[in-house]
Amino acid sequence: MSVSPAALEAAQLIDRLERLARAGEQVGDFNPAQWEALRYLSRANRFSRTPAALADYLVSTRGTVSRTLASLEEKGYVTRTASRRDGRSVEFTLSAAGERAMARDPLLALARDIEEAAGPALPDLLDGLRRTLRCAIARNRGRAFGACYTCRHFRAGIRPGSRTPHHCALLDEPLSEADSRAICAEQEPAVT
Amino acid sequence: MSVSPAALEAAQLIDRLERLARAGEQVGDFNPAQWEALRYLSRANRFSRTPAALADYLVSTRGTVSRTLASLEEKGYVTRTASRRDGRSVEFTLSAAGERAMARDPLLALARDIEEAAGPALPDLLDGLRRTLRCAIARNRGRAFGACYTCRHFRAGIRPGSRTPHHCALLDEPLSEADSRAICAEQEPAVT
DNA sequence: ATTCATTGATTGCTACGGGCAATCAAGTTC
DNA sequence: GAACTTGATTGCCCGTAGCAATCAATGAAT
Repeated sequence: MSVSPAALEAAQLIDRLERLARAGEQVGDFNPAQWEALRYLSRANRFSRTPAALADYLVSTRGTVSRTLASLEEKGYVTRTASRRDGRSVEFTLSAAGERAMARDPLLALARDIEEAAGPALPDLLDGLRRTLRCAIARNRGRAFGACYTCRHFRAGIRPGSRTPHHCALLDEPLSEADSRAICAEQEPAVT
Repeated sequence: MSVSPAALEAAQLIDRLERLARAGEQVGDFNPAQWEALRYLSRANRFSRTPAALADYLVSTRGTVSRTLASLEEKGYVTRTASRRDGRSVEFTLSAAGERAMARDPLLALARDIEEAAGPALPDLLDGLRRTLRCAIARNRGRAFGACYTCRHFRAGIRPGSRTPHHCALLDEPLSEADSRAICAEQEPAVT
């Protein structure tokens, strides 16, 4: 059960970096949970912008997420539409104000720090973090929320020349280039 | 103001890793803030275990931290002693129960994931994170809370053979080996 | 087709944590 | 000694999170 001092220090550093980033988040109209929701909505594909998916992503509860989204809606940063494929479900999208808010995301400050600090080692750092997240998700039995194109249900280039050249074999839906790079609640990593 | 996609992804990964770690923290007697406090107290040297220092470390307020520590004291995980060097100040220490609780720290799960995922690349990953934290602290104008022996006030091996071979030139206090590796609220990185 | 279980979403309730400001005590400066 | 700073605590208020109950829609089973 023991762990090396180096790994423990790395975990502490991640914890601390996140806290510093979070300290900047109180500014403006948003609290940390609301920033997380905005970030998620800005990256999730159209099948994944529901309260349930967001709750899974945040490892939170639907009730809590429902209130977070209601608050954002009231302030005009997201818009709500009923789902066409499931009468129970609703979908949220960033409004223009929401898109604008993303440019002020406090996480950008952390990203700048990473860029400055890592320099040419950035790809290696990124790789280490990616692998770690994969482990953490596997341990938690959580959904991966990876990019669409890395999914086992992704079929590339089924309709060459079309605006939606790719396809999702799970949902049987056409996918654009942008879709394929968005994160998806249904994503299951392709076996490598 | 713009930032590379790779750096942004790295920031998002850090954010997400921290959230997954935090999701495990609700278990047991502690909430996230209380875990942070316990971690800090387990690592801070004897000059730094005060509410004010902890508030700085957490980028929080003294009022909030005061309540967090009061709660931990009530539950018996920390003990309070009046400071001898400053009549206004109080010092907190982990109780035996607090020490035991650290063995259940949910951050250990993240550390294990890092160890498993990074493997031989761990030193590089650690280095990247360390450098990033340095940048983030510089940007925030926060205190560094680095290890004592990395401080410009640290004087190594002043008393060879003694149990407190080192010395702090700022506080004029003798330091043991263990002291020198603890984090300190007064730490200022030595110029490199 | 009817029933049963599951899933999606919301809301009342309660508790707790966080920030702010005021207060008190103890150092520090001049 | 007066004025200022620093350390800590507490009252107040708000927002958020969790829990559980509720309602609606879907899917599965017989």
